[in-house]
Formats: sequence, C-alpha cells, structure tokens
Amino acid sequence: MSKTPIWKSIALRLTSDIAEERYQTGDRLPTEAQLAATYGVNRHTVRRALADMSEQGLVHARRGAGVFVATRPTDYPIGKRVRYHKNISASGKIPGKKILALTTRAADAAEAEALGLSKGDTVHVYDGLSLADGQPIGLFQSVFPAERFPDLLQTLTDTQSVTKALQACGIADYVRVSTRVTARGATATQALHLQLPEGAPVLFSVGVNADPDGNPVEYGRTVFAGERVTLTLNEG
Amino acid sequence: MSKTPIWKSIALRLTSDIAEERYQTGDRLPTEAQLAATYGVNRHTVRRALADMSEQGLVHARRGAGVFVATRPTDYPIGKRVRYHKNISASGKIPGKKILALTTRAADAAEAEALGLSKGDTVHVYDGLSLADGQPIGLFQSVFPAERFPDLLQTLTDTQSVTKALQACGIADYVRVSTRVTARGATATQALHLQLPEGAPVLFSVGVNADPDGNPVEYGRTVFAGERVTLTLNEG
DNA sequence: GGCTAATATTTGTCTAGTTGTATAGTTCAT
DNA sequence: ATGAACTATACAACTAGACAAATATTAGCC
Repeated sequence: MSKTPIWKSIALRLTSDIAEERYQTGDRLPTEAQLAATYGVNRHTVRRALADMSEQGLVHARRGAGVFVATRPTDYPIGKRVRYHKNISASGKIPGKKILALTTRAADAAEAEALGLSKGDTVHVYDGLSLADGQPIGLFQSVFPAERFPDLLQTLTDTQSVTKALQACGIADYVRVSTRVTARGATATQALHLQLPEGAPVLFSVGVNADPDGNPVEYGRTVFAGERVTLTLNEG
Repeated sequence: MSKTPIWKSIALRLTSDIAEERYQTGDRLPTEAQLAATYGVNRHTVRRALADMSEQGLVHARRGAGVFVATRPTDYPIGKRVRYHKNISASGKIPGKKILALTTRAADAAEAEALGLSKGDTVHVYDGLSLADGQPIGLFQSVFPAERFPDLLQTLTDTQSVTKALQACGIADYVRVSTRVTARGATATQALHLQLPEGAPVLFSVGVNADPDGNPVEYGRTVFAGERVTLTLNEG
C-alpha cells in the first residue's frame, strides 16, 4: 500500500517544519547527509525531496554552502484534530455506552488467570460500545467473576455503568492494577462497530481492576479507534 | 508428484535456513536475482516466496537495499519514571539508541506550551531511534529548553542517555507528569525507520517529564512499532 | 590584522545495483 | 475454456558508492 513515495513525504515533513517556523527564512537546513541520516534514507532520496521543494521556490541550494530556506509556504494546512481524551486510570467510567451483549459463560484461560479463577469457571461478560458525541470510540468487553457477583447483569442492564453495578454488588471502589496497550490493525468486525476502514490503526488495551483488597473484579479488553481517541495515562 | 507450488517450497527452504541460523536476525538475504538464479526460477517466483514470508513477519524488504531477516516483540513499561535503558534491560533485551539528529531551533506552539516557554524560544531537539537487540522499536524526539540546559547537546552526544545528560545539567531526578497515547498508521518516513510497511499500526506517545519541583524539563514524542511493542502501564 | 595556501565540507553528477510494480505470454491441470 | 503457476520484459523508486566542483574553515605567515 506504499502509495506515497518516500521523497515526497520527506518533502512534506520539511515543508511543515518550515511552515511551523522551526526553520525560518534564510536559515540553513541540515546538510543533505544529515537529513539522509535523520530520515534513514539515501542522500539521493533527500535530494529528490529538496529538488521538489526547490521547484516550488521554498528552498534554494548553493553548492558547497548548503540549502537555505527561501520563503514560507503560504497555504499550508495546519490541521487540528478533535480527539476524545480518555483517562485510562479509571476504566468503565465513560459517558455514553451502548450495550451490545450481556452473557454468562465459561472463562477462557486468559480470563481465568487474570481474575484468579480456574479455567471453566463461569463469568459474566459485558460487550459494549463506548460513544462520545454519538460517535463510537471504543469497543470493549468486560469480564466479571459470576460466582462473586451473581446479580451483576441485572444492575448492568439498568445502569449501563460498571462502577454503579459493582457498587450495587458491594464494591465501593476499585483500582486498576495492570494495563497493557498496543497498536493493531482493526479486524473486519471491529472496523464495523467503530465505523472505520478495515486495518485502520486501533489501540488495543487490556487491563485488570481490583477491589481495595487486591482481589481482581474485572478483566477488560478495549479496542479504541485510533483516530478518535487519545489515552491519557495517569500519573500516580 | 509435487502438488506444492515451487514458491512455497522456496519459502520453506528459506524459512528453515533462518530457523537454523544460517541467516541471523538483521542479516541481508541474497538478492532476489541471486536467489532466482540459485533456485533456477524466475525472479517473480522468488518474490512470491518472500512475500509469503514477509506476511508472516519473518523478513522485511527495503527497496533498493535488500531483504532482511526480522524479529520479535518487546515490553515497554510506562509509569512514573520512564527510563529507557532499564525498561529494555528488564525485558531481557539489549537496549540501544541511535542518534538521528541533534539540533537547536525555535520551539513550535505545542513544544512551547508543554515546556512552559513562549513560541520561538530556542530548544534543543534530540531525534533518535530506540533499539532492542538491534531492532528498531521506537522513533523518538525529545525537546528540551535550551536556555535552561545550554550544554545539554554535548553530554547527549557523549552518553546518548537522556537521564545522564540531565544529571550532568543538575537534574538528579525527573518524573513523568503526563503521557498520552494513541494509535496511528505509520507515515512513510516512520515506516522506514521502524522497518514497517507504510500505514502499519503504530503507538504514538506524547509525554512530559518534570523535575521534582514540577518544572517541565523534557517534552518527548515517540512512535512505537505496534507489532513489536506493548506498553505496560504500571501504577506507582 | 590581513593575506594565502591547505584542508575539510557540502552540493552536483555519474554509474551501477536492488526491490516494487505493471503488462503480457506460456504451461498445465481440472 | 478457465484459472493458477510460472516465465519474460520493462520501467520506476530507492540504495550504494565514487568523484568533481563550489564553498567554508583553518593554519601559517607576513
């Protein structure tokens, strides 16, 4: 899918550097060799990018001296994205949720280990979609030990809130004990729910919440739409 | 008779060559033309084999350079104290850094705000590549206030270590005050550095480190290769 | 200080090699 | 007939290395 040539993306990057005044008019750019090292490409590829910018009159090269900024691009799009910022420290406190499924089934190996159960123990599973301004931002699955919270599904149905449902089951507070995050490409079904093209970058987050005594109460997996969500990691 | 296609047998042969360490991670394979000659087939048939192996993540091709043997994922903990060297060592891999560029320039708007400066104030910028066992896992850019740390670039050049360089400038300890993470598709240049296909999912992380008094000392942006890194968010 | 000569940098150009992609044709089994 | 596997050829994009030409920097000398 490599559609844009490397030299072009380098030219774009340098152009934006100039547009955002990291290099000012008259400044000398790093040498071709330095740029090549910085971008990890051959000098010729850098030269191709500079040639393109030179044709647009953005820069001007002097043999033996260097490459200099001529003018600042006039119509450079300074795109600001609107993103939804979610704090990872308090999972399950997202406004706007849509229940996709509430089921009770046997735990798989990963779930059992995370919750301190044996494989095959029954768990409640809450599949849902997180929304912000009506837009889907995350697809999550929360898994709870069924034996400990027999009535959880009822309260979940009513409130849609994990926090309140757990409160109703006697868990006044809970904290996140572990979180793992990585980037992946969206599968077909994930893409569908999150209204993304298949393969679009998503944040895949796996975490465990525990009560104050350290007993795990929830094992959650969430797939966030990368282009709509920024996770804000708590600072202790 | 052989019902398996030629390309598949070639892929198998090359795969076992890698498994038996006749080619080691990071090594360059013979050129497609050479492989085609030795196996007595057309270059396209070899390419078919290599494409298959590439999909399995076994090898990675760089246009104009060659085909290289690829490698496996790493854990990267993020918490109050983010120290690259310790992080990678803890996961049993050999950490490494490659300086891509050390520059001093004017701060753009985002950098100025994060560091508590005015736009246009001078900053030191450290562009680099993080390696684990020699494989690129992250592309980072660290920005420091130049006025406060005039001699930072020198120490950075010597040690390559942010921690030590800051120590030399009188910052005995620093703490991460904010981290934001999102998922994106790799740009062409990022993909190049991280040896990924363009558009491959990457973790984009933005963070600020501050000294014990709460003054920001570093504004860092990192792009992690999604398939090679999982961020582990540890409390405390 | 000011000049020149030597040396190091930096851009410009050239040749060659390698992977990516597109098009067209051949062989062969079902 | 049709499609899959393979061959053949050509070109684009990028890498690699070398060398020349213009400029910048430095050292020595007056």
